[in-house]
Amino acid sequence: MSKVRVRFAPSPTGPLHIGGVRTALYNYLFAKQNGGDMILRIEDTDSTRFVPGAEKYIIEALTWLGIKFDEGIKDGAATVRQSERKEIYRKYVDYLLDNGKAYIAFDTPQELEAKRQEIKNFQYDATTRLSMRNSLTLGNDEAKRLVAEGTPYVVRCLITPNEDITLEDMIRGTVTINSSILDDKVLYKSADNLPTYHLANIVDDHLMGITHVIRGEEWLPSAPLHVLLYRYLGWADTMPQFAHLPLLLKPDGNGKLSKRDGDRLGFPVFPLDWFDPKTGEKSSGYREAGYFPEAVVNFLALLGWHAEGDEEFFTMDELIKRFSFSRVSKSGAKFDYEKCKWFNHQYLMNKDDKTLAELIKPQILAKYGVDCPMDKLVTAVSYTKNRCTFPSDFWEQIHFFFIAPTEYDEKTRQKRWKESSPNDMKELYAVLEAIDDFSLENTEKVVMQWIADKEYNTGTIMNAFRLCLVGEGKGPHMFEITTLLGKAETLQRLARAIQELTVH
RNA sequence: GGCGCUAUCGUCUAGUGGUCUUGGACGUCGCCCUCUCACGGCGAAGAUCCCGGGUUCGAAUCCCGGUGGCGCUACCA
Repeated sequence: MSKVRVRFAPSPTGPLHIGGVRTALYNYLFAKQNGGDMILRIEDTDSTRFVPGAEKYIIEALTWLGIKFDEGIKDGAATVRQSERKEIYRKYVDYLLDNGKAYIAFDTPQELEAKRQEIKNFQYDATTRLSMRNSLTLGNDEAKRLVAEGTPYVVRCLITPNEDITLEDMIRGTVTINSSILDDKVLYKSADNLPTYHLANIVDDHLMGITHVIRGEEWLPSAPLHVLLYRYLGWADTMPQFAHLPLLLKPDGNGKLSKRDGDRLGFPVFPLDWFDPKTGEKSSGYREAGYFPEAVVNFLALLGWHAEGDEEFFTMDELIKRFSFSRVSKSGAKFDYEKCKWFNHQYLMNKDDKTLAELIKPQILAKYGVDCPMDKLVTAVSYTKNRCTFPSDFWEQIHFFFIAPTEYDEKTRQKRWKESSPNDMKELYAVLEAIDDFSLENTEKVVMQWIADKEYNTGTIMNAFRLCLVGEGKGPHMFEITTLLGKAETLQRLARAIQELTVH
């Protein structure tokens, strides 16, 4: 068997959405599992929908996620764009025309629209093509004359009706569709001398030696047309295998997840932030929202695929080893944002403290103007990472390590600042002041002993103490806080709090 | 409307004829841990396996029909 070659073939009409990312991922997993190649091809055959920057975005997004291409990218730009291969397609259009597999049609969009209004379920096919303006009805000479005159035209595929076309899908098994439901698809348009998706796709897949076409389910209805084109072009024996992936659905209501969902649902549907040059609209991406690429890949892999067994955590390499089309589900999956967040939380907790500290240090400086000392930051991170989902959550959890509270949360105060608290804290102050070894273990031992000796309530003391040092009722264990703050800072905060909280 | 794909807890799913009065994960709720919030541990609720027929000794699993969902039905991909 020949070497596996797959392609990811997006059209640069905007940012790549998360469903497209999953298609790219599955292509990549399958290719790498089989020691094959992954190829990028830009399908920009619709000149009217081209969006500047989209190609660069797609490459950047997939690079961020760790989906690598073997062909089709050089110096961060795509090397295969269909818009640059016009002559190639023209050759095959002529071949189809010469062999009676296609014909030239002159019907204007307006005329077609009128037909659709006039006849319900109008379809340009064997039943109607002879009543339209095309080379079949006009004759080849007249058609040539019109073309020479510069009349706009399209080339349509001549579909033979009532033939059962069968294809083997790696996910769905045998799929049979009757050719009568296919219309005479437009293969080529003179307006921009570009083929449509259907033709360009088949020609390129053949020329590039693609062995497996892995794409979304929305292509299933036109797959028989593609099979037909392989036959018409004489390439039936090297036709790739197909796998039509289930679609990603909107988490609310109905329909497939679409680019237009943007931020409507309260979570990103794009891998990276996207600024639309036409509308000026900004859409948020997973990267900027603080997601780790490994978490996104892991989550996405599981949306429509399930490993043997109950494990859920997989690195890219593990996914490559374990991926299988036989374990891809057939029905669409609603996007579960809560679980996606959970994955990120898990990945964040598994990162080492130093890595996280280095990641957030510049963010904190830029956003809050606080230049945290690295050693202290690493410790603060280690104490708080289990309550963060995103790196941007950290500051909320650690700010009090670096900035003393200037005010005290009123709710916490009402709940935790008891009548005895001023005196308790004064006593605690004296206890702490007398400690020389301010290590976590020793401080805890001494303070707990004092609480036990005095028969105080631990919660009452510690919660009031927390209010004094943190300014609210949150944070890690108190002795983690005191140790990291140090004796001087701890005493200073305590003294100030006693004064502030008692005055009122 | 036509054609196709599809159908197990709210969500993602396991399940390929008996071991399933359906297993796991997210979410939800409760308990434990505990100085708060988390983390972690334990547990609960949550699925007429879409409905109806059939095949079979036996069906969530196979077949047929219905229904729902989704997709396609463009000179878009």
